[in-house]
Amino acid sequence: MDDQTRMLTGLTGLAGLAQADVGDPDSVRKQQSLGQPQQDIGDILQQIMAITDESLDEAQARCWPEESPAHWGGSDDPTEGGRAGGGMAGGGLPLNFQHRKHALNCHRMKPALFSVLCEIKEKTVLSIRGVQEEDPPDPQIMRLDNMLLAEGVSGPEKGGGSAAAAAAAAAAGGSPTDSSIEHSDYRAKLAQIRQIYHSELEKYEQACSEFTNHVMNLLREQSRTRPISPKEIERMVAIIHRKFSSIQMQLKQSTCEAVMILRSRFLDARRKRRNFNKQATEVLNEYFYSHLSNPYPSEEAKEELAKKCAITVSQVSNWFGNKRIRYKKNIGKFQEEANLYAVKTAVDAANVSAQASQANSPATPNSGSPGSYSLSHTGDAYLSLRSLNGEGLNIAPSLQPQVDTLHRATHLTGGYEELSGSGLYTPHRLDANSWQDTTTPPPVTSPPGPPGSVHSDTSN
DNA sequence: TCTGATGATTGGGC
DNA sequence: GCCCAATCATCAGA
Repeated sequence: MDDQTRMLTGLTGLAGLAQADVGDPDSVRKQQSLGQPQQDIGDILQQIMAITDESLDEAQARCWPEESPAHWGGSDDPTEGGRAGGGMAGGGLPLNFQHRKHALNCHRMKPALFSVLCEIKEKTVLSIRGVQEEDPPDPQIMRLDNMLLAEGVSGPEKGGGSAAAAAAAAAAGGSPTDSSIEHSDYRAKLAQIRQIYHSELEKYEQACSEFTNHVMNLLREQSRTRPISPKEIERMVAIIHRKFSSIQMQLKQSTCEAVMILRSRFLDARRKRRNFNKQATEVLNEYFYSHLSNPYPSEEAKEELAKKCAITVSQVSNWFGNKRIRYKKNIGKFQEEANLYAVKTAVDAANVSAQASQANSPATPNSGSPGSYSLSHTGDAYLSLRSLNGEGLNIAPSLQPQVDTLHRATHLTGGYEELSGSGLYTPHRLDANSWQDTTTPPPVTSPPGPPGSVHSDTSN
């Protein structure tokens, strides 16, 4: 009530100022001629404050005494009407609420008072709110907007999406056909997300617009009976927009999440893992087992292997890395495989050698350009074969057991099954100082040639 | 569904 | 930058 009293005092003062401040003697005369303006203002304010203080029941009881439930019970307390009537200045106004309202609305002082009330309201409550509500632009929304723009979800359709799809395809490392399928798949899914995003955004905007209009109409309607300034309406609109923008942020957030999931699905190569085809694995294994003493292909060898296997150089590196570790971890398990590839390589080399002999042109293992390798012509197995064929090359002592094994396998037993069954091939005995021996530094740290050089095998 | 195989990734060492 | 070792995640066969 203190506030109300202050407002009342302020209002009367302001109202007085509003009229007297102009210093127009005519207006003062006008006021005087119109009766008692100050008293009028006071009366109106009194009415307003009385209305404000009343509870709904009181208002009903006072305005509709004959209809109020209390009076339905037969009460005819004269104070009811007397109280209401007592509040009426001049005593000439009807007791009926609508009449009072109408009288207030039609009062000649109403517009002036109304604007003053609006002004006070704005200066007190709204100014405080205004300070609190003026937030700086949310950096999170900016981030989300930027991301959606970069991903091609918001803004023009071309751009980030395709780039991301291309990146996904490149990362997948699959065949071109696979890549194009992934690409289109990614784009289709991104387009789907984009469509949902825009559809939802449109819905939100429409809802926001409808709700704003609705509230504005309500406020305009109410502004006839209570002080609502245009600024207040603007502020309310801003609040609504802020609320809706927070919903929009949620939409943007979930869209970003969807895009991230999509990206991770397409960009995460682990999810894209495909076993290499049989031929590629054979090529890699052939190289590995034929260079068992130093299975570290040079960059050039890796490139050639990658080309042969239709995979990337890094995939070749991965494969050799995995192979070395897994071989070393469980040599016994890989023994059969080692035997198989040793024999296979030996047979291949034998065929080449035979062809070379027939053509009266001796095979030259190192006839290739430096840095290149030939699966049949280089490596331990080749040396073994040369030995088996009695060509008497210099063989590293570490390879002798393998050579012997192959010799027996190809010339004495003539079959892989007996070879593997007898356990004659023991790659772990190839070299006491070889990479398999974890107690000694692997040859990669101290090879005869450059680390990983394919020729280190032949020279060894 | 389970399990072994396998390609890829990660973190540390050199 | 390469390698090793551990680990993850997926594939593929039983």
